[in-house]
Amino acid sequence: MNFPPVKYSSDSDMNLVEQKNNSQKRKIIKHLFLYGAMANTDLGKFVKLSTPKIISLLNELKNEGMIEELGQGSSSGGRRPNLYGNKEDAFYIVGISINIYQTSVAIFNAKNQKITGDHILPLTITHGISIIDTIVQFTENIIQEKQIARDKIWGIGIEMPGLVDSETGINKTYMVSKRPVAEVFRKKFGMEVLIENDAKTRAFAELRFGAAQSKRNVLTVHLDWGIGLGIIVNGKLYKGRDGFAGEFGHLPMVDNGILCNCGKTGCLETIASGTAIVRMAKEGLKEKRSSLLGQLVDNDPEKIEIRSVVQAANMGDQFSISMLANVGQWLGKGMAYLIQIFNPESIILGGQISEASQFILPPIQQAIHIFCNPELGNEIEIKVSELGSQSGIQGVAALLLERVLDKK
Amino acid sequence: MNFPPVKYSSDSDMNLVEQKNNSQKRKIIKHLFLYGAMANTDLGKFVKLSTPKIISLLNELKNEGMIEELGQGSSSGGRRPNLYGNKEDAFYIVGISINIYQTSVAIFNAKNQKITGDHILPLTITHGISIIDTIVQFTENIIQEKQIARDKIWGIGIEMPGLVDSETGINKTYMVSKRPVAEVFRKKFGMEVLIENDAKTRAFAELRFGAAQSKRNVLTVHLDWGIGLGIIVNGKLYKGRDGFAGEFGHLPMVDNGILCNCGKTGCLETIASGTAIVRMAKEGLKEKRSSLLGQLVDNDPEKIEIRSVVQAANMGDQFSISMLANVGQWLGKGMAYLIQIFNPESIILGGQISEASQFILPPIQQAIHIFCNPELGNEIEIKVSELGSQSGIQGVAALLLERVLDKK
DNA sequence: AATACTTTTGTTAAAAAATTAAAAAGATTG
DNA sequence: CAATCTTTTTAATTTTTTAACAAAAGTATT
Repeated sequence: MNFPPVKYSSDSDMNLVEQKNNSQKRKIIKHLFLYGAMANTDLGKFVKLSTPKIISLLNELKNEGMIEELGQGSSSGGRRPNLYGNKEDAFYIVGISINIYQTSVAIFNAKNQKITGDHILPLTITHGISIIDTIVQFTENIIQEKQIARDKIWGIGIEMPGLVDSETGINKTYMVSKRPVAEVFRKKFGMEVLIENDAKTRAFAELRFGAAQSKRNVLTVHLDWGIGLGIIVNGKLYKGRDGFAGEFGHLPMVDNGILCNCGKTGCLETIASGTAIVRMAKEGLKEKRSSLLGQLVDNDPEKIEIRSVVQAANMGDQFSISMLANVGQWLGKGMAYLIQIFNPESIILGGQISEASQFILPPIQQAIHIFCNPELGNEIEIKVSELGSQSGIQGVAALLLERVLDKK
Repeated sequence: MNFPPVKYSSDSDMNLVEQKNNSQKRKIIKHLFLYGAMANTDLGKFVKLSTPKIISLLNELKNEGMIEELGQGSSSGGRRPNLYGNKEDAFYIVGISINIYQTSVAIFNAKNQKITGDHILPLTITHGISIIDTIVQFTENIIQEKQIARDKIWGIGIEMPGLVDSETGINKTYMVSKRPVAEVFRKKFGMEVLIENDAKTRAFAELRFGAAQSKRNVLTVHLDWGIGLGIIVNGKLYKGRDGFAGEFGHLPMVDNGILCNCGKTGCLETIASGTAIVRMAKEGLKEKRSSLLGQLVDNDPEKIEIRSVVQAANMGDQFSISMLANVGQWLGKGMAYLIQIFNPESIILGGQISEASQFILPPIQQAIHIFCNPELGNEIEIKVSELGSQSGIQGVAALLLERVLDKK
């Protein structure tokens, strides 16, 4: 089954001129999606073509209903340029974020505007694919609600945790089934589907819309229940041979450490992840080492979540603060490894734990000074993401669109 | 001072047609340099142009003395194609390899043939630039000997150990001076000069001429006096923000370990490099723990070199073998880190210690199984480079040529 | 082994497309 | 309001592609 909505394909049975035209049109659409309305001169800077040629391409796109003129831009003393932008309803893409305990869905139009809110479905991820139907139904309802023609949806991007191979559409950790999970989704939706690991989609969101926009070599660390690493090298998202690159959370950090659910012991995730923090907090509460944290959860250790610890720390709880400081030290040592290997421009922190940045950033910085060559470690910028917790949806949607537009 | 030999530049004051033509010509030259003689059809596969256009470009290049026709290629049932290749004397590039204890020089012609042997100059690298004049003189002699017109030399590539920033031309570790060392060389030679870190040039050699040729994500580990890492991601050499990426040898591996000359303690290099092996061998010899190794160096610990230990191990010396096995274990643990971070297709080992592969590969494999997620570690290919010890010269020369041809 | 057929490459001229350069149209500035 | 600046339009020119054909070489058939 082949899904039709991909316009402007460049198959080898086309002639050269058509191929080039279509490839240029795809570039223009992608550019307008990412960076908004633009003048023909600005477009010429990245598609090396003469003004008449670009104008003729823009006119074709206009007649095909893809783009529209949007009045005139400003000028520094000359005729004002016509601005061109994608037409809102030229196409739509759907983003789905499957997390450990909830799934979110949002729809974007051709101007990269979120035309729905973030629809949130409480749902615990499973090892098998039993939750797929729920997710599909939930998503279909949103599509119907917005009355979007199905052939205008160019595809659905889905981010999820685990070892995800987006080429084969297989997740080795969650939602495992006989057929690749992306293919199962594809059949059920009857549309193009892309799955990708959540740390990578968030890195991509930083690259296209966040703090990594104008940078070429950036690492993003996703500090949530697990620890994920997104790698941006030479201005591109790096995925590795199978798409499994970035297993930062499973670097062996402690000899004779705690058993990790990956099967090894002493992984960074066993001492510095959200899961580890909650585990340590529970132990601490049982030993009555914190009163404030106890109050927040009615003295029931089972009610402790990541945000409880962050909250307690913000309220001054010494136990929570020292726990976060300890986590920061380990993260900092791990990041010293990454800095010496990648020599990145900056590291961007995201995820629930990054919200406790005031408690973890100082020990991170300290550990970097201790373990990292000063030539690499001294000038590195370490900051918290400004994109918020739903950046993954935006990232995976954009990733899907680029894949649709890039496959010649 | 601007050096003229770069033909086919594409400055923005040229018109579009000229710019595109020159860019295509550069692509053709680069392709013929790397992959040898070729038919016009094959060239068409990577410069998307029609046959008449490619033929007209090839004819222009022929008239300009850059390329020549080289008879006909084979056919699978049709007219035989004309083959085109770079003219041997179209241009030359010089490769220089500055190592810890010796410097080598070789010259390549436009067909990427080494037209000189490897001229070797025994010379210990210094912290300052006092050795530059010796190297320049040595190189100039070779150029004169071969009677190559200076304007036919498109540039000189120099590989060296240390923290090298090839953009600014500065080495932070060796050959430090007020002016960037590349600029000093450039002034003395009066030619384009590129400096690059040796682990990176060897990685590039693997990418263009060795085991990484058809791969996209490969790591190369250079095991010599130090431990260097070359990173190839998405089919390109990765260098990081300042060109310092790949400081694998200085990952902190041991708590309370030996002091490293980088200022930190417990670096991988303090326990698994050539320097570490020689240090341990000296200690062992003083404690009379090896007879065979003693024989090889007349029982003088100061005479021990990396190759002595490798040789002794090959002769069955238990002490040397167990030392190499121990080194392998640590390297394996370090490589487990790399595999989980990069998920590479393969890891290629080079340098003097890789010649003891039969003793270090098994413990490396074992450590990977212990410390690495099986999804990433089980299928990885770990092999020894087949390019030999002088691959760095070839690599840095090719790197220089590509830089000369790529800068628009 | 001679011949016809197929396949691939190279050439050519007509057709199409893209660029250049000049002119026109707007907009800003002093 | 003239001078300047920038974008858009237009037309002429140049470039490139297309497509048809010729050439050369291998393959199959008789």
